[in-house]
Amino acid sequence: MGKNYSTESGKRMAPKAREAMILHEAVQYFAEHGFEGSTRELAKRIGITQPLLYRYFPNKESLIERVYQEVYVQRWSPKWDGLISDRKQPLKQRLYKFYKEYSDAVYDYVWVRIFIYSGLKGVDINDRYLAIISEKVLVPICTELRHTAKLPSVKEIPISEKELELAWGLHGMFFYRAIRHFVYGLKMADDINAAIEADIDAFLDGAKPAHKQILDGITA
Amino acid sequence: MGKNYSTESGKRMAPKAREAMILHEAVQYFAEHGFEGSTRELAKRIGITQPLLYRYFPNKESLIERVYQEVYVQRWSPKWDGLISDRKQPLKQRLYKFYKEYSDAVYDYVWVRIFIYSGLKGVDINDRYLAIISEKVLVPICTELRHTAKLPSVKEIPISEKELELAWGLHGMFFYRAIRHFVYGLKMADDINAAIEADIDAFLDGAKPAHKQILDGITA
DNA sequence: GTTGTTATTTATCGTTTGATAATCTATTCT
DNA sequence: AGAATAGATTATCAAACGATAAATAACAAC
Repeated sequence: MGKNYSTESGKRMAPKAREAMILHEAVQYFAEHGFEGSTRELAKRIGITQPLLYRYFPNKESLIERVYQEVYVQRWSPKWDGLISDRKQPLKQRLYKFYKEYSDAVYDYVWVRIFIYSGLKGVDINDRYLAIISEKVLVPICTELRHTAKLPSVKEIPISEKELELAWGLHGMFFYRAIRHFVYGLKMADDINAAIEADIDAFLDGAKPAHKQILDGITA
Repeated sequence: MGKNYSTESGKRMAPKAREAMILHEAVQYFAEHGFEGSTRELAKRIGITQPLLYRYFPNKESLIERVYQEVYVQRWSPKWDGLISDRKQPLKQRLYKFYKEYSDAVYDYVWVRIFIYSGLKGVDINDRYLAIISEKVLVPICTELRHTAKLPSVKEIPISEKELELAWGLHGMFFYRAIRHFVYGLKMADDINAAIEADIDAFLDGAKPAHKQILDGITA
């Protein structure tokens, strides 16, 4: 009794702990080097021999599959679900809150790079993720913009492509900041929260006229 | 006399033509598969044998280097240089014109993907390119925003990090559209020019209050 | 302390990779 | 037509790759 397995890299470890260790390092490694990185270099980084990987994962592809799950799972937190649509407080405050909390999960080296690597590779998991963004962020934003501006509801007039494009604009400001930093190595803004608020301020002020113009184009 | 080299893939070709052909296909191929793509598959795509590549390029790395040059060179057109700063017409019109012309060069499968692949890889050419963006786009935008809003000039008060961040926001709206399309395969807006104008409209309307707030924060 | 179990390593396989050498063949020049 | 030049292919190398099998060694149970 009394398993006292160390977590040192070389030593013998409990299977669960070892698997977790491999997975954790694989996430980091593939985020750095992409999925073409070799299993040998990964093993070296973990501090084990390369064949040991194959005791815990049947092949490289399934390890990568697990990396996807590890990185994508709960990248969207359910607690954000109704946040943008909750009209108890002004839209600006809701967007502040959402994007600040979202940035905690998404302004992350591993996430940004693996999300992009998998996009370039054409992995289908991205479709699902982007569908979530559309459904839980962009559509609510468009819906609330209509409401705030006292324009026809989305039930009366469905959200147009141009309105969605407008919302993608805010999301682009937000996410491109992460790309600049984690892909191109540019310095991240000193005060991230202030930068996010500035994004939202600019977006909300700018969206009003733009939004009106878009809907005029539709109803005309 | 009378060289009549065909451009068919299998046949014998003039060195210059063959080199151009290889380079052109290499650009497409690496844009699709990344720089880890194999030389054999590339050769197959061109319709030649793999060793022939090494008659025209000493090794894979130098071929990739040429691909960079091919893709990056004149991606920035000198005719855009003074465009944003030319106060003969309203700023909005200048930004329309610049970003529309810029989109012709940059909303491009090859550019977007190779730009991102090279970013992930950490190639230094990106630093140079992003420095151009900063110098020729972001700084002029910040400068003109000051002028339009009748705020202190950039000579009196240097451009702050927050102002640059604001301008990056517009650029992010613009470029993230390309990423959505060429990396994640989402549909591009039907009317691209209209979408770009909407970006700029929203930005300029939104920038005024945001900009003022930023400068208040500095001068206070 | 001995034995059984299994985490880990060593050794190795077959394939793919970038790259080179030798051979072939299309074109040009005399 | 025949020789010379050079574009292109065939054959092949050494290293790196993903993956497997056999041997080792650490731990638990008795």
